[in-house]
Amino acid sequence: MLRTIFNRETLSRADIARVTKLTRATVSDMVANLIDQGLIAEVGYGESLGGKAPILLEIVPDSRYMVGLNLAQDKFVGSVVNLKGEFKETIEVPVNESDGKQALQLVYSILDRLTVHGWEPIVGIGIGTPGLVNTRDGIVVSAVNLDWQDLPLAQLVEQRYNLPITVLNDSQATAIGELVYGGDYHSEENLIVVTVRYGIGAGILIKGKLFQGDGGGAGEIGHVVVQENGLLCRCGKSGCLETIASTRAVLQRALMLAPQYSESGIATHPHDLTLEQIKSAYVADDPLAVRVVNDAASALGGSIADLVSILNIQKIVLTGDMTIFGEPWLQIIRDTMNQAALARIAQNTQIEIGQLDFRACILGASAFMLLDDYSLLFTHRDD
Amino acid sequence: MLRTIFNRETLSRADIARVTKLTRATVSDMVANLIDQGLIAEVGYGESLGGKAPILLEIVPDSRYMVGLNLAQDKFVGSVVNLKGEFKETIEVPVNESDGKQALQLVYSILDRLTVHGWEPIVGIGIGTPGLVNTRDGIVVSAVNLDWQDLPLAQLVEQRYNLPITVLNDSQATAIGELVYGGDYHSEENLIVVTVRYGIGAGILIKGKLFQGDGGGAGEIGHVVVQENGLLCRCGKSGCLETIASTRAVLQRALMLAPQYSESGIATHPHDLTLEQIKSAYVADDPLAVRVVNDAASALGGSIADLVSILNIQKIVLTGDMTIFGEPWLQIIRDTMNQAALARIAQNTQIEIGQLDFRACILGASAFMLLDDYSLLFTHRDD
DNA sequence: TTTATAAGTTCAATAAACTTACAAAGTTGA
DNA sequence: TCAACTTTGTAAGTTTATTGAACTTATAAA
Repeated sequence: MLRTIFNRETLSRADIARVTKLTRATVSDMVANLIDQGLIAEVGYGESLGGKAPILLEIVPDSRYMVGLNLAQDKFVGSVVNLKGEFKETIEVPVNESDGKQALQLVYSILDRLTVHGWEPIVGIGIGTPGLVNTRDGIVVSAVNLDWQDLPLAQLVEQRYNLPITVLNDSQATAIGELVYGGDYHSEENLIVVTVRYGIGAGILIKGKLFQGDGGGAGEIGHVVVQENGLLCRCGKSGCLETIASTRAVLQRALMLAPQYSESGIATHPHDLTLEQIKSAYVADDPLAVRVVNDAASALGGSIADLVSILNIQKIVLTGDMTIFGEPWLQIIRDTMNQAALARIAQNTQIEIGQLDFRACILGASAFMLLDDYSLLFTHRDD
Repeated sequence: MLRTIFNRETLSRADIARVTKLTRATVSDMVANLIDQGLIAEVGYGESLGGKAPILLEIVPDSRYMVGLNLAQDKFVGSVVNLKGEFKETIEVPVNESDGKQALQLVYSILDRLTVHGWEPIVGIGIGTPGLVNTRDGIVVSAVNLDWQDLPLAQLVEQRYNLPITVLNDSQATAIGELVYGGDYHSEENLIVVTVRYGIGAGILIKGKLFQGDGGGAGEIGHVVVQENGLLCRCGKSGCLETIASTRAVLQRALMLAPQYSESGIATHPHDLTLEQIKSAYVADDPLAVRVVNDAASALGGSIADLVSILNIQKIVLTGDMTIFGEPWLQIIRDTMNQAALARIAQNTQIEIGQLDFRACILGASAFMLLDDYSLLFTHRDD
């Protein structure tokens, strides 16, 4: 019900009744309630269709706030967002090598600053972290980069801020962000969002809800083996998708292969190579850059073919650093996918690049709790 | 609610209340209703736990019947089954090459005979067929073997028998059968059932329900490419899982490779080679048989690793002809899966062989409609 | 104007759950 | 052996969300 209003910007009571298949009477009742709660408001009249003009309703964006955190490889970003996904305040902190305790302190310091500026009411805090997460119990089972093992993150943060806490894998959070605030994906659909950054992960959304599998690890496609005798991966195996298609892999392989391509402009400054440099070289048709990036794309395309074959989900969204390679990269992914998957299934599958960038993770982490439990918007916790 | 009773053989009203978290009063009410309908019955007393002895309840197996059909490669099998999945009558018809019309006639002839013997009331007919199926509309989109294209099977059969009809992909039906009538899988769990016969397919069950994807083709893992430059598959691509791991592939490869293994006993009768012969040779450590079967197992293990990585579902059940290779075959699948998937995910994953054999498909096809719509058991259609 | 119709409200009726209360049947321990 | 307590199951009344039908209000088009 609330979801219907979330998805379509403005609409009337009668519209809601049609969409939800409740009666207009029921809808009137519920809307009255939501207006009482300040969550939605009447914002004028729509055009008549041969009868009384409908009263348009809209979410009141700033009636509630949420806090979202993205614990990325190189920096932690935290934001206060409103119900429309607008960023009200953002704090970004660079992360150097640090142990688990320092990382936790950093999280606290960001949250301390975000909760102090009077954004009220805050309905919850959502945290998107790399690694394997047990969302039900709010435990980070294993996040190598952050040096966290079986950390009861939700419990710790809850004690400190006395707010409902959600902990999510970052790729899964990103997927939710794209679903709820991203393109024009109806929220009732199935959707896969593949995030290609330092690592690679997918978020699988089934009937508008995140599917996490039995252990919370659904979508961990970064370590699917795609190459026999491939490069050694940080997970201990060889030839994982991440060793070819991730941001890190592209940088690494560019450096490794550089001697073979002495004419390549990008090979001259090997030690602080950035993705932007490779992008420039790629656009300039530099053979090394073309090879590395295209290899990345076709490996990813193959893995997406697996996803599509297994799940037959027809909408795939790509996000993360690697999307800066844009249309040519995307086209290779599409082509590879089409070759590798059954024609009858591939032909109905669309792959596109997401709009939200790094914001998707923050938005998704903060919005997740609402997908399961809109009641958080109602029961005000008195402090 | 009814599901609770289905899953645990016998239990009391109070048990149901505990499991479903409804009050005992509500349960009493509902149970009275179900007894009225003849669906369940009181069958004696249980042991007291310090109070009044509970009255045990049980499903009345023969209070309803369902018809299930399995349109396999070489034969069509149809059965009348009761609510406990007991087979009351079975008709099996061999299938030689035939066109689509003949295949349909065969389906009718089986159903004619099954509906005539007074199993009453029959609540519906479920059909499991190879190929891509649109279950919602009951249309067989494409079944190459049967020469069916966009056939509105449900509609045709419904007109003839005036009963609710379900059409399902055979692997998906098999999965449901294993979930509902197979091992001790709780019905609320996630489960993947991989069927390895003439073709290979998987049924994905999420929260006790079949997941079909946007196009009904979820679980079509037979045509995931697992080998570069592999054998040509019937789907037009090369190196599909089916070209190595299916029953057909094993037979085909045994014949192909036979010249290399002149000492192999199984190479002497190439043209009517059966799977049983290969099984005997395999057990006798014949090198050709060992190679072909082990190749099949490790290819399948790799694909299962993909499934597990993507979905993180911890219970995998294998069914189909190929399971006759038993424990050694299974062990290779397990080993390959463990090598290819992330340790942290693989270590909690169990792979086992199903118990129901060909019956799973029939049971699943007939039970599917109940998973979505128990109401079929109530509203008696008057004819 | 008149007619038709869409939007939204009011109100009694209903279904599905819950709460409360209690009887029946059993166990346990002084 | 009997009182005290548990557990099971039923009965009666209450709560809650939703429905259906009738009604008000507002607008377009003829």
